[in-house]
Amino acid sequence: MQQRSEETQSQIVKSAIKLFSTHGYTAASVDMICKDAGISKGAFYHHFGSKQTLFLALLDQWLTTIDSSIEAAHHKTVPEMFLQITEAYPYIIKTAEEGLPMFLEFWLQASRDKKIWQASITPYRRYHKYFTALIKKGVEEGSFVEVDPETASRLIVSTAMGLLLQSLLDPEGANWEKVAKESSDMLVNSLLKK
Amino acid sequence: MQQRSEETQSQIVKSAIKLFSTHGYTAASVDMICKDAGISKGAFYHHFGSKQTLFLALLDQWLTTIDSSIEAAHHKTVPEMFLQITEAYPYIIKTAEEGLPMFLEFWLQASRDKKIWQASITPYRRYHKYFTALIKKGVEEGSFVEVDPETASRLIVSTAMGLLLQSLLDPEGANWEKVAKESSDMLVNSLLKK
DNA sequence: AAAAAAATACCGACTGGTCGGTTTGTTTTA
DNA sequence: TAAAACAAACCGACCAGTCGGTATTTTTTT
Repeated sequence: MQQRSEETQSQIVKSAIKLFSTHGYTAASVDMICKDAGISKGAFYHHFGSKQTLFLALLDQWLTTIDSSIEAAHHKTVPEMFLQITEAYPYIIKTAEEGLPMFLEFWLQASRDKKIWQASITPYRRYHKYFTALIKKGVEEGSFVEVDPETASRLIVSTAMGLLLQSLLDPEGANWEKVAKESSDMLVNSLLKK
Repeated sequence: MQQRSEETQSQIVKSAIKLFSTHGYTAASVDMICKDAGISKGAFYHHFGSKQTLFLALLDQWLTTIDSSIEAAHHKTVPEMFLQITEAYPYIIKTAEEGLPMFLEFWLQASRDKKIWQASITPYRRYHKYFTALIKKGVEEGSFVEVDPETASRLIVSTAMGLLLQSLLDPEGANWEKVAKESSDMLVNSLLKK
């Protein structure tokens, strides 16, 4: 019983990720997901209370992987970490291409729902705090020029979000990987002490 | 005949803007818009071929106002223009708060439609070109340091989009007007020749 | 200028279909 | 054999768009 149940659940998740990212959150219907997963609607609602619940589970899973990758870089120096992020650009851009639209859509749709909003804003604020602390540490270490860590954090996150969004709007409009690298060079150059 | 017709049409547009920005593109139904405008569904479809057509008309109208405001600043020097943009932040943020979600939602929903994609990507590319030219002019004038105008343009637009998006996701999370001002100061400082 | 004709603007019930979710009944598993 | 897992028919709300017909305005005719 447990064996089959887990198999079904992971099939639902797998199909959901696939269909949410290709069709978007709204356009990917529960029926569609069930059909793709090769199960019935009854099975779906046996495992997940609602479509929203399923998405929240996906969100949670996604956040966990981010957390663990952050955890893994915990012992490095601040400039090293920034360098590592820079090197991860191709992967980040590819991941964003697939995932960002569905998260954006979900956020927009749920921005009027207090509970959902909370679920998405809490990790966002957590990452912002983490990033701010990182920059503060860099300033204290003496590797960064004296900036307001709060503002610098917003600025860096903004740049990342904006680049990702632009690459989404117009994938063929530029060599986004190159632009991302050069942009972060410009940013880091104005941040790093020489 | 013309008098009444124009009146009806502008009522539809007025209600559409109101409901699209408060409820979002999908959630604002045609019935809803008709009811708010005080007209029938028949009248709606007499004036607009579809819900999408109506939105495209709104988009067009919006772009026209942007174009004319750009036109108005055509004789100023480059640093003056950046300063002016900085001063317009409160207005920009407020406008984005109301309009950006509905445009984002529409774009996400329709991004797989060639025709719609074209209608949104063309003005985007136009503005990018304009902005790039502006920076290039600034560099040639000697007021900016030697940067690649293409990259700098992407960077600036990214920052703006990212800030707008963040302020949308978490309006209470920061004093966004202040963050926007300080961020652009940081950016312009690293761009301006001293 | 008044009547007739034509064109335009408008109404609202209706259609066909979608979607998230429920219910009822069956199979599988422990 | 009882509980968990699943299947499939079903429900009600909703929604974009249609259509036959009516009201209003403009144009043409007399």
